[in-house]
Amino acid sequence: MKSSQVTIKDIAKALGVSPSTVSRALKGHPDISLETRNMVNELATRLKYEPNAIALSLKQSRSNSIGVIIPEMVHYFFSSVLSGITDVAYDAGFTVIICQSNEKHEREVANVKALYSHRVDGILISISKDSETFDHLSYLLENEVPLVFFDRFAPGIACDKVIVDDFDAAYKATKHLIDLGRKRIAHFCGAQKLIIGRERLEGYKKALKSEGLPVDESLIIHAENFEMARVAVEKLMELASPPDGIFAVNDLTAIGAMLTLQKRGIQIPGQIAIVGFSDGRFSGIVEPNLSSVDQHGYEMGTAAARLLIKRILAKDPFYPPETVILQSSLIIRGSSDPKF
Amino acid sequence: MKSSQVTIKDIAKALGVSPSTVSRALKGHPDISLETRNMVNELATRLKYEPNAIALSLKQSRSNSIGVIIPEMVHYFFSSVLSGITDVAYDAGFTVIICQSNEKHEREVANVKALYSHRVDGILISISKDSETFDHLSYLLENEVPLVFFDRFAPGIACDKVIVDDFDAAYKATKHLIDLGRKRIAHFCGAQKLIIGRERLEGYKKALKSEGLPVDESLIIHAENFEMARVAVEKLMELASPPDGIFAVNDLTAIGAMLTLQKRGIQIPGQIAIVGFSDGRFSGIVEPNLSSVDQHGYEMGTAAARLLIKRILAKDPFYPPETVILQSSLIIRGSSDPKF
DNA sequence: TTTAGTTCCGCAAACGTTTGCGATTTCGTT
DNA sequence: AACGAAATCGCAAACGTTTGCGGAACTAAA
Repeated sequence: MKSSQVTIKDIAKALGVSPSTVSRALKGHPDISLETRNMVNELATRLKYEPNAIALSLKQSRSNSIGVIIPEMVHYFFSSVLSGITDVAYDAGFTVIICQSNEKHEREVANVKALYSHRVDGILISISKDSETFDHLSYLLENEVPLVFFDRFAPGIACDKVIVDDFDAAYKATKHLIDLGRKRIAHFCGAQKLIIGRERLEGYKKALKSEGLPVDESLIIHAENFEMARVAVEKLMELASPPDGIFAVNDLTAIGAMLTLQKRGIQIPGQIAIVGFSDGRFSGIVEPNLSSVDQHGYEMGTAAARLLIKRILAKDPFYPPETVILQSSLIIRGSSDPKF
Repeated sequence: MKSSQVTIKDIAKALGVSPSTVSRALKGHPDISLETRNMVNELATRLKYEPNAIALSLKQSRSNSIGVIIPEMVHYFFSSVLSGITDVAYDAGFTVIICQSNEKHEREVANVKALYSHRVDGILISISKDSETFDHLSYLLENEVPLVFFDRFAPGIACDKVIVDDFDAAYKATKHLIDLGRKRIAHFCGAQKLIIGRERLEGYKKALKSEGLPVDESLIIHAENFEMARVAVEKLMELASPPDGIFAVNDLTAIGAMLTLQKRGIQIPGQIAIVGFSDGRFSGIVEPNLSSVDQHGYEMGTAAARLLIKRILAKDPFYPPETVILQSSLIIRGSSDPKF
């Protein structure tokens, strides 16, 4: 970094006016004569003057930047969210400081400290998996820095959040299978200590019940990745009456199931229909294409950023917390419906 | 943001000492007596004092933050790079400001301005596809802000860069197929206006030539996505003597080819062996698993960040630009070698 | 010619921190 | 008792901006 970047003082000195005049001229303050205003502007562009955002931040106690804490960016969903966040932040003139907690609570705490130190105007966070205490977040609230959760939120912390309705999404997926005439629908579920795991399971059950189908516990198997899916499929196919439909907690699991079934010579969707839950862009690379729930990560990012910026810009930022629930949409493809 | 966050002055006032003393006490300066040092530290933790990084930045003309400009984060490769960057930045005590150019030159320029305004200590950039003028980058160099390119770089701008040896990677992939005894190897190539497209094609040709195989233009087809792969396969299979191996410019293309071939009943790798070029984590979800080139995105991120931080921290930061060329590695799986 | 009103600009303080230098106190030596 | 050194600490300036207030110069009305 060059020791002397061009500053307002430099311009002032060169023109024989005061820094205040330059500052005002630069932002078109009416107190400054057209003549000097032009002088200043011309020299500023000639010198390629760029305002020092740091000094500005210090002066106004507003940094025009927001912080984001994300568990891992190397996931299609999270990177979509990030993309949405940066896009609306950019449009609103905010810069984005991004931290990665790598799913570690300790690092999440450090991230919060760093962002607070940089006096960001607000923070967007999706909490890490192993976070169980939330003092670092209450600290933020006590110090009145606006906080917005996206996707994963901390219980007991009252602030804005945007989440997806996992329950409803699971319901819709299961209902879709039922509408296709399937009677014995299995669910490959996720870890039950996570909210999303529980919600999706409940949505599945709700659909069965409301359509008058029995909930058969032998059709509910914990399987949340490619390998577990293989095992689960083997187990299912040994049943006296195997399933005619599978709703999997994520796409990778669904694809694992699909490939294993196909290897056994089972027709999809003819004998077994399959619906996944979107983690990314996998759906198009299997045959038949995978029906799946689209979680709208990008929209989650834009919604969260908008919530945050709205509160930052509010004259009175202490209105009650808002929650926006994103509706995920079921994308029907060939793995469940032969028409596609 | 609370109007009054606790500051060094507050502590000073409360303790009846000067701000200078508090500042020195906080960082263990020997001029301060143990007694006051303890007093200060105790009160600081009790008040949960956090230093104001903004004020610090202004004072020392160093922000301890670095900027990143990336075309699109929603790609496995780029998000891996980002992940590598943030990890080493975190360890070095730097915060990371991330901007997304969305492949638009105009936005890239705006990003550079914003980062410069925030007086980041250095910038990491992978230029957008439609960037053809680079004044914004020379501007940075003129103002002595350290710049490091990763993956995509601007010709004529002399600064550090880390790139992957696409030529060598393509060579290795093709050579692998030849070593397996394949004689007619097709290449599904990318757009030739991009450097990576050309490099990979050349690497392919080089391998053929050095092994004494002819370069058959009818085996080189422009196909860089799932759909184009299907078409390309049809075309290839109508040839008098169809290929016995395919090297594809990316994984999605390779998988597209694979599925189309399998639908035709062709054995993989028995009749046709396939190697892709890694975009992500697709390799494990096809059967047989896809051989592919791993581009080490995370390592690219760490390397680039290290290069930048090294220059930022250097007493004399004007040593000649360095280029690190990352070796990508060929991961052999079942789609090319039946032993896997 | 005085008065009042405009127009244009500069002074100075402030944001929170660091740091060279000088001032004051304390102590140990003679 | 007196002196020098060591131990502690405060003053003030500085980083680059913004902004309320006041001041000077000028114009126009009486």
